Amino acid sequence: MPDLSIDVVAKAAGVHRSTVSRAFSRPEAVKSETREHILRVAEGLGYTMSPLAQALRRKTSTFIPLIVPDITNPFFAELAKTMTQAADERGYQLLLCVTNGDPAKTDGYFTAMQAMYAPFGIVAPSTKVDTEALKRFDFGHKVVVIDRVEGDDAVPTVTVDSRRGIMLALDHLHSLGHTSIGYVSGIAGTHTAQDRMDAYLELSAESGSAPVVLDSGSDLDAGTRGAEHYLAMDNPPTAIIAANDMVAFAVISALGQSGVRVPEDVSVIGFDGLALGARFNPALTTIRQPIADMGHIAIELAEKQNADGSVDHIVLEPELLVRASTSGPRA
Amino acid sequence: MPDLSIDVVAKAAGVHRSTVSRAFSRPEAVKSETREHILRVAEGLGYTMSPLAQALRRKTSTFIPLIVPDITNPFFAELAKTMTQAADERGYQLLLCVTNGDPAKTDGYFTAMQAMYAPFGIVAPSTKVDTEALKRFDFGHKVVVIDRVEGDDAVPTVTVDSRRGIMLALDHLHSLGHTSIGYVSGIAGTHTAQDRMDAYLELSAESGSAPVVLDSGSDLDAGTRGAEHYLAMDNPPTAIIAANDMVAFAVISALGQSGVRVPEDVSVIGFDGLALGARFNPALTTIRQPIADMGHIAIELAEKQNADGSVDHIVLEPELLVRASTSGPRA
DNA sequence: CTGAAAGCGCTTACAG
DNA sequence: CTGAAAGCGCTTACAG
Repeated sequence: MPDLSIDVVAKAAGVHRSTVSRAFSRPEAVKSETREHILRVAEGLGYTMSPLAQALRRKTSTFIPLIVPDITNPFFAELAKTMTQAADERGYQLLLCVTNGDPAKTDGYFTAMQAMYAPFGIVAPSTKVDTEALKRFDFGHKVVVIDRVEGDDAVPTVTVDSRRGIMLALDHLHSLGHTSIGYVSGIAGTHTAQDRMDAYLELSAESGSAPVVLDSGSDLDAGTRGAEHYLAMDNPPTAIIAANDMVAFAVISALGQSGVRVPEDVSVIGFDGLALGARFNPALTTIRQPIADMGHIAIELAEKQNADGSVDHIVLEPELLVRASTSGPRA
Repeated sequence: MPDLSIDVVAKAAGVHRSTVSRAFSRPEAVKSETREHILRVAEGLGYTMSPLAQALRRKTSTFIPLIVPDITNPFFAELAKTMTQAADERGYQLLLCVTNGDPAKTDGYFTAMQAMYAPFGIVAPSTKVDTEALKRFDFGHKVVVIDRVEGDDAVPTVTVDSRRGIMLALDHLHSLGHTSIGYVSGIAGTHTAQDRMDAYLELSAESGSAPVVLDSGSDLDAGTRGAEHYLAMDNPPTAIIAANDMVAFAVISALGQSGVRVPEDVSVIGFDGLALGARFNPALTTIRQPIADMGHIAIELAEKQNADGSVDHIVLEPELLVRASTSGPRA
């Protein structure tokens, strides 16, 4: 494909460069015969417009960054997958940016994306979002966050109702006959993680049962430590709520290593609804987040903000997904 | 950040635009005092060069596409993670492109990346690589493939020695005392998957034991079907090799659902060495692929090809990772 | 409805 | 070692 520029198409079609541009970008502004002729010629040549040149001239592009802490975490992978689709449908290209939890990288991505004239960005945080960092960029006001944000109503957000999710989990476990229910926290940096934990603490208190926090750590080893703590107890709970599915996997794995069986010996329920959960051993009961919806909504919110400046905060409903990892307590 | 271009830096530093350009891009071509002054001024202004404008002018960028079929598959997620790092270290930005198995999308990504002046691309295939498609693009000769490629030695490749991996698995199982070893195939479209299966068939024959292919499907349900097949057998094998870790998970999960325990009732070994395997229940014995090395090498091969036109085919050694899912056969 | 011109933010021969 | 000029591939007022 040698040097196929707008000018060679123009020459081939016998029109001016600007007419070719219009034929592609503002079709209604050019006589339909002219347009069709141009398009045909372009097609024949195999010509497509350079997104680079377009972005440079227009000062806006269709690149939209999705900033995630760790693509290896299936929650973010699933989010990335659905968002790729959502973006495609709307003519954007999603640029996956992985921070590995390094805030400096987030900053780097922001400036890079500003330089790429990204119309907006999506951030799925691993730590509480630094609203100051957001403000340091023009870009900061064109970001939507997949988490709750504190102290800055200017940024649109999508989340799932954490309290409601924990309530669903607790109700499910109660209805099975459990009265002593432990909790292992998840990646604890986010508001979401904190909300889940707070909900557990409050709702336990309300139901009159003492909360048993098996681990409140913020890393992926929380599950392993939670299991150790469980194993060391004289009177362990008969069920465990894990703050997210990955933690639930780790809990079950560590428990299994010590011969504790799920759900026979202890019930475990996760939070996320990862596809992987269906293929875990045992298949994981969990609180499902509508990940696909979150992805679509995030993009809609960004477009809406771009269009009319409105800032929405959407809270989605979670859903109980009963599989094999929960059952009644041992007699 | 209002309109921070090379010209405003030039003005502020009292030099010509071209000198600023050199200060950044060919530092040795400008007097060190001048350079330092310019850099200081730029820094003060918070200026960085526009990658868009650079790419447009230079006709080469630092965007490098990584084309994967499904980011939700942890193998590709782990690959993406290590490649993001490898790319960063060398000053590239990785652009994650997800095809969802749609070859049309691959084509689309190729043309997009050509338009972005990507210096090269990496493709991690889900199906046998279409060498014709590669040739349709200039770009096709600047691609490195993470799989074996047939009938086109012109494209650099990195793979792991499939036969050696299967041999490792078989030896491990034999040494544990297993003589009847089944096989469940993986995502069967790739050469890699086919090589693993072929190796199993051949090596089984060589060792004098009849191969037992529990499923040869090409989708994620192969594991589930393999388990069903196992359950229906009068004389099932005492160990199962799964073509990849995800399939192994599914096998174990489905088996568990029917009360068959791993490794007590049957041993299961995977292939990939996913981080997730360590947290499965039970922790998965597997053949580890050096995923991080594959990522780094892929980029090196691409750079090498760009530099001197050389085309290498690297084959890496897999490694046995013994965890909890294998043990001696039931007495 | 179409053309001619200026310019987005850079780089790179070419002079000096 | 530095500057002036041309140009990468587009878009967008401005005329006509």
